[in-house]
Amino acid sequence: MVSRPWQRGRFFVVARGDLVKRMWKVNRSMTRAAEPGELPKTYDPQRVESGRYDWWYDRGYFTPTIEPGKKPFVIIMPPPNVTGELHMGHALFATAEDLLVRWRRMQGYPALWLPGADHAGIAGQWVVERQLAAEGVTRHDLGREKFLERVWDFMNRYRERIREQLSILGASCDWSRFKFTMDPGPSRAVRTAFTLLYEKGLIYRGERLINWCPRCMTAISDLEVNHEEEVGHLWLLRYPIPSTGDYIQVATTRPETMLGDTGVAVNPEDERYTGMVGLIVRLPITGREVPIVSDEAVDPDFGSGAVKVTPAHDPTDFEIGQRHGLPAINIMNPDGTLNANAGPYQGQTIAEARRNVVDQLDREGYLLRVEEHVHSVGKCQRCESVVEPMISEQWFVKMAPLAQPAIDVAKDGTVQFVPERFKATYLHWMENVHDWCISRQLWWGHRIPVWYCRGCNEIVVSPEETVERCPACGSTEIEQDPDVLDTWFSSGLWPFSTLGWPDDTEDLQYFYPGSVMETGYDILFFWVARMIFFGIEFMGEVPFPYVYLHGTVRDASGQRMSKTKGNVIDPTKVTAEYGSDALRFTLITAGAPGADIKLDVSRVAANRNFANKIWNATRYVLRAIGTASVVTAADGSIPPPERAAMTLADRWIISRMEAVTDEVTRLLEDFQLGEAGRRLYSFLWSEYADWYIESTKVALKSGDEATQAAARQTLAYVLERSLRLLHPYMPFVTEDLWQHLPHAGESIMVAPWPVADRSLCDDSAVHEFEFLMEAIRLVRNARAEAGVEPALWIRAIVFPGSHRETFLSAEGVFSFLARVAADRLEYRAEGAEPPEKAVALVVSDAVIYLPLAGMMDHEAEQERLRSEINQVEGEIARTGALLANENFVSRAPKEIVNRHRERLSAAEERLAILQNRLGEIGG
RNA sequence: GGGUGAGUAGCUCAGCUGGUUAGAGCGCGCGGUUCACAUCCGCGAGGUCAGGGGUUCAAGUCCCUUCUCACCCACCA
Repeated sequence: MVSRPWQRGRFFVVARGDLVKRMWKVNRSMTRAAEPGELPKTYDPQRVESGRYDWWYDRGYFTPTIEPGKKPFVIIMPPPNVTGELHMGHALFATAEDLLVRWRRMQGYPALWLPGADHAGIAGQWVVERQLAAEGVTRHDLGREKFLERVWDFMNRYRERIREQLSILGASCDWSRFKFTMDPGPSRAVRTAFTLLYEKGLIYRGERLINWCPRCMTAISDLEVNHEEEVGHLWLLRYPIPSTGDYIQVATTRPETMLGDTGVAVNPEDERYTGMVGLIVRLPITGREVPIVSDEAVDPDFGSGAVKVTPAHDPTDFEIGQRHGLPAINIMNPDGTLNANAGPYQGQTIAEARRNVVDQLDREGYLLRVEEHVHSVGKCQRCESVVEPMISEQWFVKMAPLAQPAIDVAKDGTVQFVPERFKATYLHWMENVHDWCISRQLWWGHRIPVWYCRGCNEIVVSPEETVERCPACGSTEIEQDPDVLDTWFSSGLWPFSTLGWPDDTEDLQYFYPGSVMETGYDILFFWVARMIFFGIEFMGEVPFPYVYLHGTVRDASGQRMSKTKGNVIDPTKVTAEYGSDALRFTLITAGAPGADIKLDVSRVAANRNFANKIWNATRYVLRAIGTASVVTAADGSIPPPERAAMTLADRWIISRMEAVTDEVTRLLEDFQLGEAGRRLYSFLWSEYADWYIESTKVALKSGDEATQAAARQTLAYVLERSLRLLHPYMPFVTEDLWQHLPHAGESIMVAPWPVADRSLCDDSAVHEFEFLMEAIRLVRNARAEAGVEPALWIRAIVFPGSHRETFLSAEGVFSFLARVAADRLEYRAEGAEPPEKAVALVVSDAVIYLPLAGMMDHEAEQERLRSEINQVEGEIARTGALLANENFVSRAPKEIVNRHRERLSAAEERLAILQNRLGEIGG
């Protein structure tokens, strides 16, 4: 029994009740090997999909073989957070990446898709804290060690679920290389990276202004703050200047911070204040005396042109303070209440203090007025609490030296973005990036690898997991920094920490750098940017040449899915009803790269129908083959038939097949995943099923054995190739059907990707078959318009014009699809008398007369002809004008001009026929 | 304040390097128990491609501009 790690315990727990039953039932039926040729009547996605994943896994297809000298294809999976259920975002990335990896694997690349899971820092700690809250305890009640045990319990349960859920989607990733960010390997990578950066002076500890979340009680990076516009107030205060008895006006949106003011600043160019610079202001309430300074950062046009300076609680003020040597007075506790520096307001929350300070200022005559004011408020990305800027001692990554090479590689194309516009977004961010605050006052995460020695006050930075004694003085009085690192620090190392770095492993040598980084544009800065600069820094090489960015999955009306809105579409429910294949196909074809996807469940249903279409087409083909055999090539594939025996339809569909093969491959190479999928959809449904299969119903009944054999061979050839092209999109149904076809391969997953054979393309066959389709459409249309009984086989008189050969060779197909009785199809030579009471259909230079006397109205036919004449005349006018234009004829490419010339003469020919006909019937 | 994207049929969206008469799914109307498929088949209605200007022989596609919506970035006290 092969061990399938994600199945331990409750594989079926993820599914809803009804699905559970179905899966069990199906699981039993899967134990019976399917006989070739035996295909159930109806397509049942559950039946097709369950069991198949294990079947692939057990054969080891997900694990690539290292083949030195052969370039691998590598995608490192964006590790899902181990904090919850699979959602549509996961389904989208899993589908896109699986598609790429399956395609490249079929092309013969050793293909590695490395899965993982992320411990999710704050988010991870938060879910467990919420559980604890439900039990009425806090993490502090438990203590660090016990708390971390709880978190690990939770994480271990959920990392299993990630595997279960990805397996439902068919994700062909290599579980043998699965990594968790907190595993020993990646953890050592984190400590090593930290140490190397520290030794290089790129990590420093400093007292800086950071974003503080009073709810999470930790520092967070700029990126973790979301800004929201809010209508607030602007308070205009006046601060007295004792030496002159005058006042200076300042404006603020956060009056309570005046308790921490250490200066007032004005713009040096502002003439209103030139005399005041250097004077001392006595702050209300605290009575502290602070100077007026002049600083460029002040905008003279805002408010009064003078700013209160609170270096401890405002980024700009912090810088002003630095420049002028103003002290920073922190007035806040970690929980967001005010501390002793706030004097009488100690212990109050910010909101309380704000009310009370304003009251006091008003009472004492320092409040001039209050205005409404729209400004943006920073909120914690995680918990939506208002973030307080606060001075604090934290660890930072110095960005400038890391950013520069990361800018260069984007500019010179070493890293390319799909879609390209994200390059500008990336560059703009990278060029303006601030130093990155990486320490977090949390318990869950990678502990900062820094120890403080009590003995000699040395700071010890080490990649070792524990340091027991100070290397400088030997003291054992040594304590590790209590903080942990930003979860994105470990994420940034992911492209190589997953492959064994800092050790120089075989995996690292072979699989780094990766081929494509596929992820959401929402984490371009959080993650992609950091992988790029860390990759360059530690590996000396970018981690991937392409960044493919997908959008956000929204509901059908474009709303972001969220639990509170209740508009979440659960992928497990969708796959249970319509199958993973249908969901995958929908997600990929629903949009363009980088565009948000509005997921409409009716489209999933439509794509389930597509799977059903292929299912039934296969049933048809298998039946057509029956006991007769099709030719199989040495490599196991099904070759096309000998040219001589092919009908027009055979040559047409094979030509189309080769063209589609080229198009799909080209589009995939261009990351146009959706467009490639849509081409396959319309090829299979509209061309193969609607026209080619229908045409073979004639060929297979023909008396000619060679014709029949060619039809069977063509049916099988096109189907088998199409299934291979479609496999990366719909892996389950294509595998299931492929197993029923005659071939020598083990699995479609490892069958070679089709390469178009240009020698099989026959342009004239394509042209003539398209003529035939047009003729058939016209007849069908005329029948419908005239209300002819669908079951009635009618008569047709054909003046074939230049298409005599086509009619003769495809007469059966024409008759069958147009419902023209074979023995009532007559040909007339050019110049012969046309029938009088008949509908005349003109296609190219052929005319098809349908003597529908009794079923049609004479006047209606005249009317129809007139309207058609009208249309053709319009076309002649347009095309004629174009060709009369000297500029067009001389400047447009030759083939375009020729195409219009042909079009014009065709239209003229058609017009003549139509006019002639109208005359004949007395119009 | 800066930037990006979107605005195409009733709805949800395609349309990749500009080149005939702009497509799909769903929905809608008419007709169908054809031996692969009603999870289907045939036929049809429905669009001044947001408005305006420009480049070009040629624009849904490129440029400018206006409007509407969405998102991103930003030290607007």
